[in-house]
Amino acid sequence: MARAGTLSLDDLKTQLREADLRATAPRLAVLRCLHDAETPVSHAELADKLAPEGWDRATVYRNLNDLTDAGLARKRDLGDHVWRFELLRQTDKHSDTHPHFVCDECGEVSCLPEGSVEIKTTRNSPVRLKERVHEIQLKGRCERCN
Amino acid sequence: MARAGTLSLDDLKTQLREADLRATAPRLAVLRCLHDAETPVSHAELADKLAPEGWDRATVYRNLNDLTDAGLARKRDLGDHVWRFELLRQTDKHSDTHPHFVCDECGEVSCLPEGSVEIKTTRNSPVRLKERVHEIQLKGRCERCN
DNA sequence: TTGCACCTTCAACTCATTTGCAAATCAGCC
DNA sequence: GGCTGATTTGCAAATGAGTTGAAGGTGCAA
Ligand SMILES: [Zn+2]
Ligand SMILES: [Zn+2]
Ligand SMILES: [Zn+2]
Ligand SMILES: [Zn+2]
Repeated sequence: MARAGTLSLDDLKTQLREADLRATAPRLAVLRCLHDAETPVSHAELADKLAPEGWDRATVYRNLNDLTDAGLARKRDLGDHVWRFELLRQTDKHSDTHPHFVCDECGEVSCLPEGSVEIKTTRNSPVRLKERVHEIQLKGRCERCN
Repeated sequence: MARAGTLSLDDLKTQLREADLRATAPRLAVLRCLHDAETPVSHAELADKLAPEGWDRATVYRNLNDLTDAGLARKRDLGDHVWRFELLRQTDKHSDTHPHFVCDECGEVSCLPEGSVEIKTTRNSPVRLKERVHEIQLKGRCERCN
């Protein structure tokens, strides 16, 4: 969830090639943005950020999906009906399921520390719910809007 | 979250009028479906169910939004990029924040018992997170798909 | 019963995302 | 370093969920 250290251009290229993706300029730009992001990013945000550099929306979109298909990123809807993409960091690949929080009011998204939400086993809960949950999303008011 | 006892047509009409909505035939049909549903229902599901009875998609949609605006139902995205509507039952109006679970695989939605998820206060979590959370959504594999 | 504000319908519209395709670009190979 | 085939890009056009406008219909309070 925290930003990884800055990666060199070659690091990014390597990351793509290892995922069997060609290291093209727009692809690198998208990957870099995801690396720089602290929280999941929407397509619109990324496209707006990259448009000035001359990259097409459709290209950005395709690349986000390509990265997702290749297992480098995740695409999800955090409960606000917006697709957001988040890089799967090396260290997270097998364990990271940190919860996300979205503000009802301003839409701000934040990544919560792993372990800040606990699935409890109660008399009425489905069997082994805890082991079956892969993703946790919370909605409410952020500190600022509260 | 469990289905309420069957309501008579008059009960439904009363419910609408108390919310300052006219008791029209399509509106009653939509309200009845929401009453009958065990879990949140998508617009598409409702429209498909009501189309054979002759109701227009736009009418169903507007009614779902009307019911939501009037405070009788809630509209949300459970993390699967689908709008779903759930009736706000009398008894739930002030307290109900039961979590929802969506299966990644088959899309099945279920309502979980209140209290099956606990927001914990950890060193790193935002202040008073627990009090600020209004909605909890989980995703994973349902018992059947697991 | 009447009047009118609220509703329904249908088609047309919006806007995010996806797709088709020719031209551009990449990666491997002389 | 150039050559070549497979991928990828950019643009424009298609798609599809969701929304809206307008005209006629209906619930309901008086
Ligand atoms: Zn906020
Ligand atoms: Zn995150
Ligand atoms: Zn399932
Ligand atoms: Zn529910």
